[in-house]
Amino acid sequence: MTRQRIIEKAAPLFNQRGFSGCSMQDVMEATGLEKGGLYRHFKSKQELAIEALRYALSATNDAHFVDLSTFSSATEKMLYLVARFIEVPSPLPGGCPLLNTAIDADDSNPALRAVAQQGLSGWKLRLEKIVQDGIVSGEISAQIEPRRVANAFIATLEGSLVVSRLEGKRTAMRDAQKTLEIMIKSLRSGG
Amino acid sequence: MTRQRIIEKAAPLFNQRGFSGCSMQDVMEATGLEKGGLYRHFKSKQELAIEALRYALSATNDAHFVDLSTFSSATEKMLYLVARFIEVPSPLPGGCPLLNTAIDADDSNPALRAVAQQGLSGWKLRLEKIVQDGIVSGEISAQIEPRRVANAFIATLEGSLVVSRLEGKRTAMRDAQKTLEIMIKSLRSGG
Amino acid sequence: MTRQRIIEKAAPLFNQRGFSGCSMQDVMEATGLEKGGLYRHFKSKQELAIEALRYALSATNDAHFVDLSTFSSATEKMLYLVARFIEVPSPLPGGCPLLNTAIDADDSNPALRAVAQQGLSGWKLRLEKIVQDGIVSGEISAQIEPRRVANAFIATLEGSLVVSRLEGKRTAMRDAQKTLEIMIKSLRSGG
Amino acid sequence: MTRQRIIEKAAPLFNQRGFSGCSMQDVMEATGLEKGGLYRHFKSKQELAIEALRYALSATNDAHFVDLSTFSSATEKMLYLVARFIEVPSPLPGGCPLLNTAIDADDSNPALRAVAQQGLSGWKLRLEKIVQDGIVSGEISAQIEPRRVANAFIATLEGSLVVSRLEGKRTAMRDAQKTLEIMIKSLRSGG
DNA sequence: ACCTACGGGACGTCCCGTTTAT
DNA sequence: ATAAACGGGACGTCCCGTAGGT
Repeated sequence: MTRQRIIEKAAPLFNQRGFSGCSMQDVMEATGLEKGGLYRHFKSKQELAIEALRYALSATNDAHFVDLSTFSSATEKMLYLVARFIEVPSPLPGGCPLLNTAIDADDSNPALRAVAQQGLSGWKLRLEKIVQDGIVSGEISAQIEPRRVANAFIATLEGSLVVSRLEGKRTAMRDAQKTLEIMIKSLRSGG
Repeated sequence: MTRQRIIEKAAPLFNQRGFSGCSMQDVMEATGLEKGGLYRHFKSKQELAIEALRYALSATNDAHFVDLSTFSSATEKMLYLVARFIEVPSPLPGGCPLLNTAIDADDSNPALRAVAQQGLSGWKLRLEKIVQDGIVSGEISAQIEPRRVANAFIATLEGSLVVSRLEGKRTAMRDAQKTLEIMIKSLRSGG
Repeated sequence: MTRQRIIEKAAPLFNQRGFSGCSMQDVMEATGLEKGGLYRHFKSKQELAIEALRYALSATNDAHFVDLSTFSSATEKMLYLVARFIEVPSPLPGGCPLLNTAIDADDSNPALRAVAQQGLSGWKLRLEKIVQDGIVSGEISAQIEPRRVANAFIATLEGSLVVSRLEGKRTAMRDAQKTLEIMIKSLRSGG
Repeated sequence: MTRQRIIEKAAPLFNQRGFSGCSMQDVMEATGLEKGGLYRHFKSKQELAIEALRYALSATNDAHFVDLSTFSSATEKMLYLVARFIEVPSPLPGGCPLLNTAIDADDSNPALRAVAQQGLSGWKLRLEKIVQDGIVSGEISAQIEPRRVANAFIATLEGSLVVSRLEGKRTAMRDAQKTLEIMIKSLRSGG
């Protein structure tokens, strides 16, 4: 279907250049369609951008959250998630769409923001669930607050992306990985 | 001097809306000057944006790095820095200019990027120095790599900004603070 | 059509303020369009000014040259033309566009000048024709040179406009009318 | 005196290009002075333009109104004035300053307008005086209104300037001359 | 689905009249 | 009297997002 093809071509552009930095002209060139062809499928640039973000979010989610059922331990799941996040390259150019949208659509464009919020919320809930399950199983100390761990986990990962991006090298990501590994291991009861 | 006045008025605008999201028309309205008055002082929008970023960077630096000489201990210095970063509100609207520029000027605008890189580099060097001094004084375990700590420190802080911004609440920042406090205390020799 | 609407709004402005005295900004305000909207229809201010002059010329022509076929006599036609010129107010603010352009676009702007020249030429030819017809019919003395009469006729009328404008009252126009009436009557064979 | 030199250089420029069409830059180049040098003598462009117009007016007056005392007859004086007006080239480039200012400073610039009004008024009064003297001496019919004659005289002359300027040839001026000659001769009592 | 027309508006250059410092 | 700085603002190009016609 053409609509889907447009979304797939537009997603990396919006992700790399931001909403106002990516023009419909850019999308035209990427898809080979004309203005009219685009507006046939999306009533506005905004609508296209939202669909593109949704697509980008689910694509990166698919890349990071693979089947974790092979791991029985909560901390092993978390260690695996960190490793994947750090090692698996972003499936779409421009890096984490959550991060990009958080900054790009700060005040303007609340619709885009809402989609990103939803994506973040989903990610966080999954993490909290893992920690919570670890507590229930006795693997993780009951003192630990799942929300705090999830927040710190995501913050460290996303922040390392920011630093790496600015520096143009992956050192900060590897340092974040190592730090998170220590943090995760320290969650273990009596750890 | 008019030039400085323009920079001070433009800095929050660029910080909030990004380079392409902030028009010279916006700056005109904020300063009360006309096109001619603006372009007399800056040869291009780019040049103004760079000066505005430099100003924003030094303003936030001033807000975060106050005199640390009252603290004799490295970890106490770090705890204080975290607290300030979390508690002191950004001196200019739009939040951390480092973060904003890292995302906004990702590929395009290498000149802006370079200024932000420099800012990040300065911040990191100061942190590494503190850790290094702690190692030398015996306060911090010699196993610790100053670079890794600095990277994780900054990543967690910046990442918590991203999450907080997207969520519209400060929970993630406070969680990051608590997590960093634990991390910092764990640096202590035999800690 | 937008193009025509722009011309009609711009014509009085250019006629009143002259080419360099009327800015595109003025036209923007008068039409409610923005730069882009204007320059879509006219490739330059010059082109718009020319169309506006053409429009102004034909509007004033329509006002002055009404159907003369009800008059069988040449001198009656001329008397009627004088009366209309003096009595009928200019259809567009700023007065006679021929006069305005002759002075405004003296050296600069030969393109505008050319349009005005053409307008003058048309006017003069019509007058010469009337005089010539009067000679052929025997109403007007064969000694009379149509060109001289036409020139004097137009000169007196336009000159009275200049004087009236400077004085801010219509006395000079009425005096010109009376003088031309005497002149016209004196053209009659044996008059 | 420098001031006078500036006026003499500026007068032809303002006369040719109009107030807004002649820039201080143009005056700088014509005088060889710098901006500051100009503003030392005139507090504004407006003030300079007024002085330049005054100078232009008196220069053209000098050229047209020479000593008429050698003529004893009113109509001969008038014929001589017409001849001079038509034949003597304008002492300053750009033609009749009265005409130029009447159109150029129509609504804007009332100060300039006032100076031109004064110039016109002086010219008209002199003509009316001549006609009036002719009536008193019995040369001119008592029926004649001096004001009407003066107005028609000036209108025809100025109007012929307009036509000539637009056409780029002097035919209209010569035709106006001939027509005025006939008109003047017809003023004679019993003429 | 293409193509063209539409109006919006940012950008940056240029030059203007004026002021100030020297 | 010079020279530089100042702020104002017109101009025209370019490209944007959108709407219709074909």
